[in-house]
Amino acid sequence: MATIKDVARLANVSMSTVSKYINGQTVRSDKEIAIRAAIRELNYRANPFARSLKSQRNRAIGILLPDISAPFFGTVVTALEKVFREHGYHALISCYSSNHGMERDNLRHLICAGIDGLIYIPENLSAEEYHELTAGYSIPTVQMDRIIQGLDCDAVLVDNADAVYAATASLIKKGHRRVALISGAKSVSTAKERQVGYLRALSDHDILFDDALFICNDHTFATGYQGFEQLMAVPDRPTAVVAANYDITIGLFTAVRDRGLRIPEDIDVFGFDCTQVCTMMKPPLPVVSQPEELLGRTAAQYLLDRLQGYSGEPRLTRLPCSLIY
Amino acid sequence: MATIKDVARLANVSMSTVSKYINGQTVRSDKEIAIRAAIRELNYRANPFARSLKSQRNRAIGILLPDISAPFFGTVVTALEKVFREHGYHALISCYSSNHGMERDNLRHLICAGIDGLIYIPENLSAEEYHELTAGYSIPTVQMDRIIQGLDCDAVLVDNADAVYAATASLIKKGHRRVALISGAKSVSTAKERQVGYLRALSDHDILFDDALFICNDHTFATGYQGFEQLMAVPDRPTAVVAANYDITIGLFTAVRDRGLRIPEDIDVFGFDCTQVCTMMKPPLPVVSQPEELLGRTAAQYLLDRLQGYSGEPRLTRLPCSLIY
DNA sequence: TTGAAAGCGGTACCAA
DNA sequence: TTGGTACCGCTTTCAA
Repeated sequence: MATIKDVARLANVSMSTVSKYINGQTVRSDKEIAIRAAIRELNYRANPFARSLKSQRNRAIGILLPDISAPFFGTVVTALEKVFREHGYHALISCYSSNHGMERDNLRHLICAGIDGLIYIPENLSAEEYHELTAGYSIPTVQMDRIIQGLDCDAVLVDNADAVYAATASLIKKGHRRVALISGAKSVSTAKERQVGYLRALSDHDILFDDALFICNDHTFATGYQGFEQLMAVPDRPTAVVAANYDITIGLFTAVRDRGLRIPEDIDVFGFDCTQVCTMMKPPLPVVSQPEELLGRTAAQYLLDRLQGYSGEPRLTRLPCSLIY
Repeated sequence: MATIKDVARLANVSMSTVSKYINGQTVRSDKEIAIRAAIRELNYRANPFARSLKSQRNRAIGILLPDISAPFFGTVVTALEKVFREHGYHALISCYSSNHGMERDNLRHLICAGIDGLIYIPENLSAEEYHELTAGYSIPTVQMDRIIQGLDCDAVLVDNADAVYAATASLIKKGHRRVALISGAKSVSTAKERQVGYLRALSDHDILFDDALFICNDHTFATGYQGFEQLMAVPDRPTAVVAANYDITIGLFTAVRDRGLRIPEDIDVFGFDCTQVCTMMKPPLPVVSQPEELLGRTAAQYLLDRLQGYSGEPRLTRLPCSLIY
């Protein structure tokens, strides 16, 4: 592999001159031509390690997330990447599969890969662990979608409680008194917030909470499918069900139809996240739509601000969802 | 940020000794204690750039893929990461969103991030472009799921043609003569292979191909949903439909049910990829199940072989799918 | 504008 | 075992 020294020798100039040319400073035109020729001939590329060693930055952003295959995260990540690319950064995604050990390790590894900043969708790390791992590296971090208690950095969240409140309330207003919720595990803060929204809607409408109508498990098709079957086994069946994420929604309406029931005549359903799916169905399923794009763009902008030296107080932004009927 | 020099000074030993201790060589025990104390006190961490500059490796593997949110890729990536981690490597995922410009850029960026090897799920890059970008870096690469024509490196694929052949044939054997296919775009090689399997099954069973029953579009719910509606508008309707990926399958059976039709009585359906979904339905949908785990493990192993110096001929492996009835 | 030289933070060789 | 030192490849300062 050719080095800057080889280029300098071949072009008959000094290393410094080559370096300047590479980095966009002006160089006398005959030398520029010679350097360009030498670079071409040797197929020279700057060594990224050497460059980063000197500058201590890499123009890389880490994205640390729990689950690579949720469509929600896919959309968010695409939005993030777009903004970063426009500003000359590239994104390195690291997925910890909702596993605590991997969450630690992958954070460590991203740091070793030389990231300049971090977009972090946390799950199980404590603020202490985070600090221990990042201490000394001064890596600006923006938490996204979820937050770690006590971690004092920028965060961009979605208003999950309000969204599910509104979905539940809309079913109640249609006359339903037995409204169920099928949601993700309590350990994930977004799931918990959605549960809170559900409970508040019931209580605001003077409906007693029945825990047989309150199912929480993981964020999968199976949860939605089996959750519905479980609801059908309850003596006083629900007449409407709110789903709390993409896969649960699909599992739910599939189970409804497997039983030969019609939506909304036999059972009313409110979907979550899978807007394209729900709006295409006949009749369309009402659905909570999260602002994935805006979430990504906002978080990216917060991080870019920090990378450019902004040092104000940590910002916390909560974006509203929209309900699509 | 403390450097190795600071540690050496505080521990009253030389830099070399500290370096040796860090890298696992034996050091006299009193010095070891002093070094450990100094590291703790200064909260010292080796600078990844400096280390990589010397060794020219990073213990990082790049995974370059087109679509982060397909469940298929999610499972594959998880399997890859597991193997790499067991061997001391970590994975950096880069998603190019099926965009040619980004495919180039992200490959370049992964190289700049200092990857030692690459798992590559290609889409639109030519062998020339690949060589141009990687020339000089000697980054061992394993192509996965798809291949670039003329790119001579290890590859691990899935036998898509056989899988769809078998799915189509099974429907024909049940008596169907009008069997449709809804698949992804022709530009993606896996989609094309699936189309080939379909066409061959028809011809082997003396069924004339009817291009009204042959729909290809992108790999989305909408393709499955609208594709089915389009099929229902054909004068001589199909009696069975094969789907060619996850989202298409879900779109397809949702559309079937939106029309009030029953599976399999009114229309027969063969799913693809969404094994959990299909097997849970009542009655279960037959489905093509890809060997995601094995695909990931095999590709990872091929890459590790190369990183450990194996230099045999490029290997091409094609893994079979299984049909689940 | 140009070039010499001093680092950036480690690693590894070699002599002690 | 230990420590001095050259070196990895590039950037940047400073003097010419």
